[in-house]
Amino acid sequence: MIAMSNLNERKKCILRAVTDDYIDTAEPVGSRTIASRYKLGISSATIRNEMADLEESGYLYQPHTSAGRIPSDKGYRYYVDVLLEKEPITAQENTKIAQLAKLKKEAIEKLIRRSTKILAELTEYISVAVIPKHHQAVFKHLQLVSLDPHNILAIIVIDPGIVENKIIFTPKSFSPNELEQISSHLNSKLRGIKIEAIGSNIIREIKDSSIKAQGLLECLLELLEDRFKDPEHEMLICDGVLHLFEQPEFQDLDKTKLLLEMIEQRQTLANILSDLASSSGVKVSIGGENTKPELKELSLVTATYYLNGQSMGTIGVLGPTRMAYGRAITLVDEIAGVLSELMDSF
Amino acid sequence: MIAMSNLNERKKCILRAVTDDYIDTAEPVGSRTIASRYKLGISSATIRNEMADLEESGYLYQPHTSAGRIPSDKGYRYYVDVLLEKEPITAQENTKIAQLAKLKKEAIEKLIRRSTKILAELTEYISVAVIPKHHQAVFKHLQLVSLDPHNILAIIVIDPGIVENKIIFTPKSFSPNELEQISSHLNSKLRGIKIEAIGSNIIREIKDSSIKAQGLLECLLELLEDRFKDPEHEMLICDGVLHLFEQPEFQDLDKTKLLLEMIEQRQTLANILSDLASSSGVKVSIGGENTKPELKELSLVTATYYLNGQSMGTIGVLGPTRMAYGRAITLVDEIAGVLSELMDSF
DNA sequence: TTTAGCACTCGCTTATGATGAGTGCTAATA
DNA sequence: TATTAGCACTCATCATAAGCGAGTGCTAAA
Repeated sequence: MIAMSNLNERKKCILRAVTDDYIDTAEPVGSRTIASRYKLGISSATIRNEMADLEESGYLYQPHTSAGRIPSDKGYRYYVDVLLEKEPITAQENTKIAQLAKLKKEAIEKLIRRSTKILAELTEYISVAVIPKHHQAVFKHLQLVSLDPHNILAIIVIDPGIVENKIIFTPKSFSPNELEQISSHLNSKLRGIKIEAIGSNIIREIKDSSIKAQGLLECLLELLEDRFKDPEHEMLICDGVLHLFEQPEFQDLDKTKLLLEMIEQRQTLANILSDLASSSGVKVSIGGENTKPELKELSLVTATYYLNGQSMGTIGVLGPTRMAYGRAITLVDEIAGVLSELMDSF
Repeated sequence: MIAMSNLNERKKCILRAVTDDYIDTAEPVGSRTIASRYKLGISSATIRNEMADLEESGYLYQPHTSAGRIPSDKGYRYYVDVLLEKEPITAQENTKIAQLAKLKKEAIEKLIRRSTKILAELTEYISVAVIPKHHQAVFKHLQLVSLDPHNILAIIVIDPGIVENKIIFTPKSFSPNELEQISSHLNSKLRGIKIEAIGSNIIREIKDSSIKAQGLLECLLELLEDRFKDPEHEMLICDGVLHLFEQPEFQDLDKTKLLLEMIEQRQTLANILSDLASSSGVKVSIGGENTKPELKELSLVTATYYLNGQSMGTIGVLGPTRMAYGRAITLVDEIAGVLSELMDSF
């Protein structure tokens, strides 16, 4: 996976120039443009020759004869691995990110939502994040609140700041006192137990106890299962989809529709991001490097965020392969870092 | 506002035929098409004459000479008010709606989300709903859960099934017992009080009491205010935005982008829907009848849903003026009804 | 090894003409 | 008098063709 630096210095400069320019303009880049816009001290003819070489070795390609060059996936890869210099975060960006840090603590989900939103605003790409069902989720607290004689509101708190609630209908009515009893009983039985481990044995044990909570128990378990055992239920958060339409590569509605469908459908992206949650640092997948065909013309820049040192999920941006990788990488990295810090204090 | 039935029977038939056909095909409708596709027993020439009359009186227009006719807003209005016959709900639609009714009770917000989703699926238009800040919201229950020594999870239950939660950081740590005391004290003070009415006098009263809860109180009030006093915070729910792209009128990206921005921005739509919450029955706003310029080329079909007989919010669909009004009206009406029923049992 | 010069390629834009769906008007018809 | 057949006319749409220009590859000179 180590990128070979088998390009001489001049070729590197040209590849960088072509890529920078193409990222900027979205137009195929010609030799004259390079010669005039970037002061490389060589003529367009020389650049032409070098570009022909770069095309031969697969870093560039022409959309058609007599057009300028465009970086290939391989070209972008080289650009990202070898040519890219770190872009510092601007003051403006920092203020925006500081908004995130300044926020009063929220439940984790909201925190991630905000991060995703800010990331989308800063990069102007689609920003995505996933909160994986994490196997170390631990039951923390159950609260039953009587809404009226036949409806009970159940609130379940899972260890790292996740709250779920559901209204449960019961034919039999429970007094506040009974509810108190039931919930404190369940709390004592379940507190600290991993959600995954809440199985039939514990349930039976609870059922066998003196507490009469017909129906209630089943509903509560259903709630837990819905949220935590169903592998489908990885939560994908997504923001800035509209930015798509600002990119010239998505003017073609028919292709874009497929992409939008994938986003709306959520599952595909959720899986991809979850798979990335184990790796560390910023990861960049460029175009065809993605295995999913829907992403063959897109790039994904992601980073993992952590809770108390444990990998918790993935956050990143999704954009055209012609992506401002420098900015994207810097910002994704930064946001993931800030997010991790914020969550560490839970 | 009573539509004048000042059209003879034949003109009505033709207007209906043109409208039906245009809704179906999205193509301007010519006299020959009407003559052959709808058995009206008159020749295309006669239809041509009648259509010229209908154009003169503003029910139809031609996008350009030598094109077929398209219903104007006035034409659609007449169609909806006079010509439209009720469309029954199909068995298939009923099954889908039944899914909604069959669902285990959820907190109100989720219930509305699901309704919106189903409405979007059935109509294939954008479906929107609003949960207005309702002034009769009543404080029901507060629960404080200690997450760790310095973080407390506050859960606030508002009367009709709304749950809010927030994590509060406290420099001082509270024991579970203290939390229990604080929350039961607050509960006894606040239960049954309208959120609106929770003002400085009650706060002072609580503060003066023996309970030491520095910082906590302020955070809790902030939470309440965020959600219920801020007029900006009407919640707009939206589904099926992708259906937009299936309609030929939204192939033009530049125009559509404006619409998408309005939807993403939420506020405009939320206001419009809130304003509609007071009226009863199904309401149809066609194209230029909408005051907001963003909606001049769209139609909105809405109905109010109720909680215990009290108007609670608005749900409806947003689509091109060339909308299948019959289906849309029937479905919006039905969904709003089912939703109201489901909430009545809270 | 670099570069100036030049013929060549090919996508993009604009102009032109053919096509056909649909109209309005007129005159014949029931 | 109301309807309809017939016909000239309009105009968006589509395909074809011409011209433009950005950009190339190759050759020969520096």
